Amino acid sequence: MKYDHRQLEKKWQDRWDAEHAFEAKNDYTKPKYYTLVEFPYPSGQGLHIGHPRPYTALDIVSRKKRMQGYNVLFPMGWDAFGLPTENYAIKHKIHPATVTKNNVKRFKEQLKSIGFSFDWSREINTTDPSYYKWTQWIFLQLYKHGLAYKKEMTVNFCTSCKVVLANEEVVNGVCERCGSEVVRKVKSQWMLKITDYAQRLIDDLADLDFIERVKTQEINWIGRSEGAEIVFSSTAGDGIQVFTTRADTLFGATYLVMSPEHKLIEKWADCISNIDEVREYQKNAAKKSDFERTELAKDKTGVKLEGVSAINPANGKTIPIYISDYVLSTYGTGAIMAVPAHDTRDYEFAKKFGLPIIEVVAGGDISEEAFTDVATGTLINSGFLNGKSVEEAKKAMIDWLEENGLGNRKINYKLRDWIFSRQRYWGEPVPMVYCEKCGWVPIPEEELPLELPNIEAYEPTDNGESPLSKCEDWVNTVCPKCGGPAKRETDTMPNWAGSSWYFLSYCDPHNADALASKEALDYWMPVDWYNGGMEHVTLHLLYSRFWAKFLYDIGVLSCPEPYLKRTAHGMILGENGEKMSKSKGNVINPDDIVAEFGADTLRLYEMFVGDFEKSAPWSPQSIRGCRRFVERVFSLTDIVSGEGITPELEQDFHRTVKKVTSDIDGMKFNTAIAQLMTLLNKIFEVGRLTKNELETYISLLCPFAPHICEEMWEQLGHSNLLSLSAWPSYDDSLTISETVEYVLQINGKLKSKIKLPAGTDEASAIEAALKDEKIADFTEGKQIVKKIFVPGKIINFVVR
RNA sequence: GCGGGUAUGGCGGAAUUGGCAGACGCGCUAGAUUCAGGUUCUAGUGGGGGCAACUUCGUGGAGGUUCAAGUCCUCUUACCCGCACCA
Repeated sequence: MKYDHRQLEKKWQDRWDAEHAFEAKNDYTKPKYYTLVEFPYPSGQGLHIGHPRPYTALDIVSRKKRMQGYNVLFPMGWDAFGLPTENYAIKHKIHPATVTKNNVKRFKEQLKSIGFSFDWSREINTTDPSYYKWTQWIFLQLYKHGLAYKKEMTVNFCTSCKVVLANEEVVNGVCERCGSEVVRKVKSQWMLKITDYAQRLIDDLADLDFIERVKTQEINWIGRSEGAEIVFSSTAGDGIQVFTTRADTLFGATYLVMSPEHKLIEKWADCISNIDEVREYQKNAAKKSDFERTELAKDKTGVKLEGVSAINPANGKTIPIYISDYVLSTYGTGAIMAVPAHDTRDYEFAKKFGLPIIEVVAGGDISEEAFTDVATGTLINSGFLNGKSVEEAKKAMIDWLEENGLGNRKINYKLRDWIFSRQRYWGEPVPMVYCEKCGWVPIPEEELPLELPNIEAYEPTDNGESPLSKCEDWVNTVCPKCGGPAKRETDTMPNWAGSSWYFLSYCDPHNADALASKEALDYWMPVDWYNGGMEHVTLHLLYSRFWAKFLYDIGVLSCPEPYLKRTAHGMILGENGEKMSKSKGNVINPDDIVAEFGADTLRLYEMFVGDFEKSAPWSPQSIRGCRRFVERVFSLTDIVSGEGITPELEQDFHRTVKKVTSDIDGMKFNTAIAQLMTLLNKIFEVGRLTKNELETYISLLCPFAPHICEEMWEQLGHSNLLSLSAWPSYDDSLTISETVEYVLQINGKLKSKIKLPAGTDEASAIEAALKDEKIADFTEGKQIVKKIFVPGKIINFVVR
């Protein structure tokens, strides 16, 4: 029979739709399995060839779990708010909502053409008011619990997108999206207090089944560090608080450095004799972006505060105070104690400004460089700390500081609060109004959703305000609290908002009274397996864990973590091994591949190409091999004969069922396919197989290449769907051979092989091995020093 | 600089976790089928040596542990990813 993938794949996709085959049942008595893939941003380019890789992988997992009897939730939706859509809309004068609708339509067709078993009845769209109603509702809860606040701050502003960016969205000093210059601007922003959750976001990783690199990246991003805050008194009166992780080196602190933005400087203006020079430095520092301050200005600069000095609390010595932009105002206390002998940055600064370098930890050569090794050093020149190790000295010093009221233990995090405002149109409106009398007032929950007004001009304004600010009808409102005139917040939420809780919406997507019913959430959550890209680990993954924890705290969710298991896929690279991009001309369109080879072949290829977690180059040659495999499978029907089992194949079948089953669970899709190919080769070698065996074979292959398997299932006389039939089982005892081939070695080198019955004991195995001709040749006249017997594997003779 | 990762034939990649290196696929070679191209089928395919049975070398590099190392230990090189003056 001819294999016509176009006709065949369409037929089964329609059939699955018509029968609602993959809709998750709200039958809360069945065992559930929730598989989740990151929902795409429906861009104008359409589906990328990389999208199907993770989707196919979790489709395989979902299909197998379904066949194993689980109630599977494998949903899909659209993360549709965002800048590219807005920019496209501005350029082509089409409303973003229309652009989104068109893009979604195309994406959906593309996804359907690949045969994913998504539950389309639960499709969601973050730009749908019935969806973002709950995004806004969560924001209001955060506000009511003191976790959303407004703050004047210097922010990163993209000169091209005309929008404030989160720190995470600035890459190498330029806008992550458009690559334009990023400058610093002072703006009043909504902030979310993710820092309150920093410790829990670290601690709770411990029990989760996340791949290790995801855990370490999150932990590093949160950046916990333990140390102490120490107060240095000053000649200006105010104490200067510094944060340090090396309290043990306090005796070696020979100066202080404050960030240029430090608040005490203005307060001390009268005492500082070179205040003009200081202000000049501050001005220059303010002009620099974070990028310039870090990347481009490695060379240390600074100004000494003349007329003010500090006292080292450990030894009472008077030490100078500097300002320098190598000290960040946003971390710790914005001031440091400088210990040039044991910190490379302080060392560099001290060398440049001719400041004293006092060694307090012996073990290095401080005439050459700072000695920073904490494992081997011993304290010297440090009074009561002398002779102690670094760890002992840290503890002793902090104890002493605490006893004398000079300092205390302190834990700092690199994680900053989440800047939640965007001055753009195509996002969720922030449901807050500003009243001159009452300040910021949340809009009543029953007024949600606060819909995005349908305006004509969504171009960004030149002054950095949101396009919504021009929409006066919408902006001017009444205060929900006092009824007086008030103005709506015109900033919208960042595109990370909608994706921070979408996995909850899938549990019960059509609920008008709650973001999802409690029963649905209790049943489906947490997500059992979530796969996504490594690029989302420090943003989306962290943000959504934060929101889930908050919702857990206020009783909406019953689980403190949203995802039990997190894995990450590798990219599909261009043929030349480089990242696919239009400019490099190495982009592959999935539509073309589906048209030429079929969805089954594309799915198999993307799974077979290599380790799922590693990136792999696209190969137009290799995909032919997968197509050949599909065609060979299809021709199996021609050699079906009889019932029961084919003895030559029995063991191979049991082994294959075992391996494919465990490989899917272990994300080793490539070796599962290899195993199915090996079995196929064996079947053709034998030349026949029974109907039952063919049914087993296509059941195993069904998650990978569902269309062709459904077709063959039908040809074998079944009227039901293979996708909803039972997963094959195997008998472990039948995967083990009756005879075992032993490798015979002399001095660790392969010399011969013999077959022995399984379970042969050591003595008889060695006896049999010694009778082997080649072994006899090699051992003749020599002394056997040692005999090594590894059951079922190897017999090795060490001879002299 | 810190953190994480990778390195195996011409190519993509396997290797039950210390036990036959190169499964499976691509490509290539030869033959068959075909008017021909493609397809399909059969055989072969890590390097060196040998007509051959066989032999020797071989998992980025250098050492080491072991009867046995792609796998463990020490050092080292290259590349990729993340963070980056975080005190």
